[in-house]
Amino acid sequence: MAHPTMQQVAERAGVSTALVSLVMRGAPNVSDHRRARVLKAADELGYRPNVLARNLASRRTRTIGVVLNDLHNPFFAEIVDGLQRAADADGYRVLIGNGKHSKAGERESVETFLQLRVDGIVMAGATISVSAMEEAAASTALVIVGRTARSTKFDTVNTDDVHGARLAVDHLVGLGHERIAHVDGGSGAGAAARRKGYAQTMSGHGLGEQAMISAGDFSEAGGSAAAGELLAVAPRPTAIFAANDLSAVGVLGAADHAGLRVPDDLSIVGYDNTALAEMHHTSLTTINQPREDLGRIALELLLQRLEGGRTAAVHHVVAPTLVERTSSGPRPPTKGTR
Amino acid sequence: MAHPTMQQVAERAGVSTALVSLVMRGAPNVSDHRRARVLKAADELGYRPNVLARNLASRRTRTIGVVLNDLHNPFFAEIVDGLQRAADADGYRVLIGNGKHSKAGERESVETFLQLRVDGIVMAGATISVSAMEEAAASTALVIVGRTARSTKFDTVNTDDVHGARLAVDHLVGLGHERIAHVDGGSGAGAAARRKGYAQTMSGHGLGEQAMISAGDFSEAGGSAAAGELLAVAPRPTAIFAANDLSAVGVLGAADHAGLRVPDDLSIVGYDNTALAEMHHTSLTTINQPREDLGRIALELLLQRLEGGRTAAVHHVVAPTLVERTSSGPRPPTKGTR
DNA sequence: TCTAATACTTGGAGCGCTCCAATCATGACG
DNA sequence: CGTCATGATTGGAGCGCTCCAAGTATTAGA
Repeated sequence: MAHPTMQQVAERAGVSTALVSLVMRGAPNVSDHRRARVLKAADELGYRPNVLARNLASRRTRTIGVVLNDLHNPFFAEIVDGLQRAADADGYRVLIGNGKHSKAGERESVETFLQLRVDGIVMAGATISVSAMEEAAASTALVIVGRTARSTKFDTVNTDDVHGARLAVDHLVGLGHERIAHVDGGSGAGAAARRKGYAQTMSGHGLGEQAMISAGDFSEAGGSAAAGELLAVAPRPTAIFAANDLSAVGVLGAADHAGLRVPDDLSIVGYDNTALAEMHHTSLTTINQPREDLGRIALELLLQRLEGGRTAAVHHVVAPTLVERTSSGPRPPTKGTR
Repeated sequence: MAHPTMQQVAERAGVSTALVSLVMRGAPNVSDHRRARVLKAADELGYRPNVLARNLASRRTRTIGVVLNDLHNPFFAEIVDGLQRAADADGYRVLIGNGKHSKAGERESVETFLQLRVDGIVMAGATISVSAMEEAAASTALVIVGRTARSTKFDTVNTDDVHGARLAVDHLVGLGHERIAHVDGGSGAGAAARRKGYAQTMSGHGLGEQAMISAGDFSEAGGSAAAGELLAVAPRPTAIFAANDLSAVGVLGAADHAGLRVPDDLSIVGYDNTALAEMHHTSLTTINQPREDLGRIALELLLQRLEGGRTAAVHHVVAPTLVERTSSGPRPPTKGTR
């Protein structure tokens, strides 16, 4: 009942364990004749290589650990999709660690992977400190996705969030809006850059005085509450740019609650282009981050370190795009104040 | 730069590797004096136990592999939450495998875990065949969550979907609805039971003739399309029970499209009580599955096998509950046909 | 002071596999 | 037919850790 070992396969096939090892690894210099015999013996025994032993002996695991800050966020799932596709193609296996939406959880996950001696680690939406990242980077190749963090120890892949926010604001301004408010993402990853892009672009359009930021936290409830405040101001904004889709849906909810029609009375733009934005019922204009590309690029960077011998840090930035749906439209005709 | 080994720690602390091993495992019979020295040496060296070697030598990994059918579905994330909490408490580490929404992906993930010699595997939303499950169960402890599959080889944890569907229909009937249609989940996990519960309950209320099932696939697009058909029928249903929240949101979209108000013109009930249902903007009446409990119970069952020595299969069923929100309401006054 | 019992420590044989150096087979070639 | 080059196999020394069996302090009791 215990797992059969290579030794047993070797005996049954009447060859050495070394040969079995070669066959299991698909080495080229094995005669077809022997290969077939070994494979047959392995199959009959139900042999399954012991990765632990293999990794220990070879000092490689061909495994990439991916730490997701939050398993609930489908945003990360798509990054994993791209990453995994690339990993599959290169013969690496991918294991996922749950950051449990907390710094401690992320750290634990990283530690687990480090102890497992994975070849490299990718962190998506990491919230741990840069110094903690550098510490991890001292022991493996590390790539951070979706969080800008300049360091010479590890690589990063990001979308240009300042630019993304600019796209959103430009879009709204193009529709005639002037009172454009922002529901921000607090201290979440990318929130600062989006806030900055918003503020800069507003100023750029001479709308600096109209700028209004209400504090959110990337959650639906946060978006809803923030929008509630914003909509209570008179004159109220005609458009709200939310720091992510989830809070944008919160804004939608607040609009419903206030009896405002979208986009007739209020235009809303989200960020991330998640599945949420795509649904008919929400149909959110939003900023698309090429998530699968982010994942793919993250793996490429890792492989450059693992197999290409690169050691200098690379900080890759990808351009976001605007996806127009039905939550944004022309500014409503001014009436009342101003 | 290479990782320091136990050997080096031992030398530095002036003790044997065996003692270091004891300290690293937190064994009780070590003098405080030595323990401190070892810990100090380990710290200075930046020693990190090599889990591969440890697991190989101890023939235990204290690791549970969780295979998620679909990383995008937050439903599974909550199962993992419950499971992980329990695992943390018991000192097991949790690794997640991506089933990539395909049978092949699930099989690969299982194989990876098997090769890693994890102590047990939990599959959430598994779609592979029962025989494939049994094969895996021959090599480790296996628990299947969210999929009924009678077998003597492994355990399952489920909610009673027939009962859940009954709750949904009873709720709608209680509101006066008679023309209650169902958007089903095709061949997805639990879909058959929900369909059955729907049909049974309709008949039970003498509404067998009003029963109408339109084919969905647990996706938003599928729900939308199915609802489109349903709403084109005359007289159209006054309520739709969707097989999951995602398709319920699809139904919502279709209702928007048809200019129907929810719940005034059409009541909608979903299934799963996901975050989607909870959002203000959707506010879906739905059937709650106690997901975290499912995860916790799955781990408990696993531990019973791992540490309790249980070998007989257990099939655990949990009761779902109805969560009332604003997508369902009284039947609109009859007008026109019938 | 001596002995027995208890509390700590340690040597070293594996765990199952990889990988290098060495050996054996084969076939081409002069 | 001997010599080489090339390809196929194998023996065995680790990889870093755990886990006895066995040994050495220490302490309590006689």
